[in-house]
Amino acid sequence: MIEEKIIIALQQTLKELYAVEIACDKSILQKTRKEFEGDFTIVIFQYAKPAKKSPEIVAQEIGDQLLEKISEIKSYNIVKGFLNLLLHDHYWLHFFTQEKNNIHFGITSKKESSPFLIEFSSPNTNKPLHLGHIRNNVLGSSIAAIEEACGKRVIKVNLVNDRGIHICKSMLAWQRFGNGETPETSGLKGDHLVGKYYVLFDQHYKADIKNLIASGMTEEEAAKKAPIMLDVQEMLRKWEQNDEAVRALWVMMNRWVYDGFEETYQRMGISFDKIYHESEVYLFGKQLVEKGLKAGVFYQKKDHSIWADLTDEGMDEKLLLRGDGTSVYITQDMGTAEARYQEFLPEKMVYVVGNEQIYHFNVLKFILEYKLKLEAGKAIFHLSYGMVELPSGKMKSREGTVVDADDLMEEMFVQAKQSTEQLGKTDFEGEEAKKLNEMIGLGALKYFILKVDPKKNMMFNPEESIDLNGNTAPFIQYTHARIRSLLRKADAEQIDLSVSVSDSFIPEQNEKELIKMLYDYPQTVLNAGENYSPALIANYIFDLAKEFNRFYQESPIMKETELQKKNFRLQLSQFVATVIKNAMQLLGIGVPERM
RNA sequence: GGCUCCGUAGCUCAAUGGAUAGAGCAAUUGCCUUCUAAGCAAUAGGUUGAUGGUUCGAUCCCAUCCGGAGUCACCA
Repeated sequence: MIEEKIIIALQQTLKELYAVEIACDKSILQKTRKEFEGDFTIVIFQYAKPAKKSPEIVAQEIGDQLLEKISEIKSYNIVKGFLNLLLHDHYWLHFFTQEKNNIHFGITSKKESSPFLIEFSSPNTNKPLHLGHIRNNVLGSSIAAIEEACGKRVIKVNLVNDRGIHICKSMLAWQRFGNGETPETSGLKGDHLVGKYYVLFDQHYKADIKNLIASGMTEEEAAKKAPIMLDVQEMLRKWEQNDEAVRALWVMMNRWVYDGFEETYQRMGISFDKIYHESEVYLFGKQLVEKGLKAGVFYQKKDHSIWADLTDEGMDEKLLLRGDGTSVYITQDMGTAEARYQEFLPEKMVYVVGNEQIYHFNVLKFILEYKLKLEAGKAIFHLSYGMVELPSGKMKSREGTVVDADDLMEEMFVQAKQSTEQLGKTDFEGEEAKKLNEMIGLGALKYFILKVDPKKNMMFNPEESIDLNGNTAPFIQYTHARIRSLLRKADAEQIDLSVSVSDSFIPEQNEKELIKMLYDYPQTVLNAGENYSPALIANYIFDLAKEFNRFYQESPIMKETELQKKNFRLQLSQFVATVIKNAMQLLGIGVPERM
């Protein structure tokens, strides 16, 4: 790689000329900004002081040395303390010729042996998915694809939170107020039906509290003693004791939810290698807690509840098991982490979970790693992402202030459909039109989410529809479709795109710019992998598509009369299309042949 | 209140400590008899929340303040 070559030569030169030693850090060599002439830039200021010369003189001395040592460098120029290196055109052409037909360009073929576990989605089975879940799913799925492209042996895992007090709430409300309603009789999608009863429970719970307060109870007391809350706690105990009736109800209602989720996942294009159900693994967590209690790292209160004291580490006392022996959130997380570690012996276990749970994961990791001294604790990495906020604030399922996932996907489809029709693209019909609009609508939605840095909270305004113009998936999809259209025409003319351009060929500035951007793609994928950030790829593709569109506008391609130029431009377009397709695939977004 | 994260154009977002802080949307203006106008080009829009500090150089690192979010649950 030319970058390494330059860095090594720079190290040598600095040592020879000024006895300065520098680390081999990629950041010392950067891409030259577009407004200056050159390909790579070395910032000289930092070397001027030890060299005891002005930056300009140091830059010149280094430039002369590099020019001599590296044959690929054609010339250099100095602007203030910036040394800009310009490579020979044939260096870029050589790269182009080498890689242009590589349909896996940017995706490594070697695979690491140790598995890389990534858990995402992990829904509760008491309510349907909303926009926050979409961000989780789309991020998790994309990061999995990116890590795979970087050579990791990725295993995608989903842990369905199918047990716990929250499910019992839906169950109890249905039992009491449902009149035997089912997805079939109501026409509601299963997860939506169950979600309806979750909301209904909350309404009755609030009413109970209100009544108790009216009879003279404090709010805190009323929250604990509300009859419906006591009933649902009883139901959870029965569940853990394998009560037949409760279990039967639970199985039935979970089935409804799974069927509903399956539909949603399908539409989102999300899949998993392995699905765990909390109900199957939570008992293992209880064992770990018992073990820790025996070992003396946890302690028991007189109501029999079991705790971990983390106050020395700046955290709180943490409940691990309730007095009645039922498990809490962290109990099952401890169990699943350890079970999963034993099953796969992964180098890393990544959890894609919202940033509201940072504290929870700190506690979980600490307890496993330092209290129980388990390897699983070390492997845990909480990949926390920001919340999706509405103009009215946070989304809350119980209060109905959520953007429903199914509704939003359907809206995006309809919006794409309207847009397609408005633009007068009438040659699409039936299944093909449906497929295209789905690709555009869902693509726009996914891209809207993925182009934002995962760590940051993001804003979604339901009043304003998600754009289909500008920095969006349809813009990129359109660029791809335009290129494919060109290539169909070239094919019809029987133009052979496998021939290489001659050594004497001189690309124009905008063509060279495109080649350089294509050259950056593999490094972009690696960066995205290291930073767990699909946003880096999203922004890269946008820049590439934008640059191509400029080229498309400025330079004739099929109409170019000079044959070699025409052929080269077609090949360049083809290469761009390949990278767009590959990169969009890493985001889980399809690109059409025409649109 | 303790801890954590975030404040960049009217709005939504970019910018591994580097050159004149960039895109998109919205606004204004050009370009379809010309390879797909879901496009291209142009204009306008900024004291990067504030004040100090470190540095040759700070949107980025440190400190203090202001504003916002999250968390500190026998919810998950």
